[in-house]
Amino acid sequence: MIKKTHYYQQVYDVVRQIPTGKVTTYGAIAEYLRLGSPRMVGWALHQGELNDSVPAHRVVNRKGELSGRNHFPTPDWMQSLLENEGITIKNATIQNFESVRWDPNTLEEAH
DNA sequence: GGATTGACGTCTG
DNA sequence: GCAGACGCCAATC
Repeated sequence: MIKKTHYYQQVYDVVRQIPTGKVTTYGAIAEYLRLGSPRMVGWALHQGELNDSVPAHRVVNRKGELSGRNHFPTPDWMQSLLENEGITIKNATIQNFESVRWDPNTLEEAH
């Protein structure tokens, strides 16, 4: 159902589908959208206008580390949001990452 | 128009 | 298992 709009539009769409209390990785999004490069995801999130509808704080690198917290108004902002959703974070790193990990590929929707 | 960078990931050493 | 290098596509300088 993903329209052939700009790639970052697709990234937003996927990020928006991330359920509360769950997180995903750049690689998962890149793979799902077939961007071919996880950098595109991070690049899109940064270059694209961060809308409140896009929980970019739920997107982390494959290590579960909040690598993008540096781009938020405050480094604690990202962590606070995730903790508020029930995700345990220690030192800007998601604990129990595999438990809260959510991949768009699991949706197995139209592809 | 060429070179560099970027909220990263995977492979090789 | 850790460290370093390469790749990826697009945008910016």
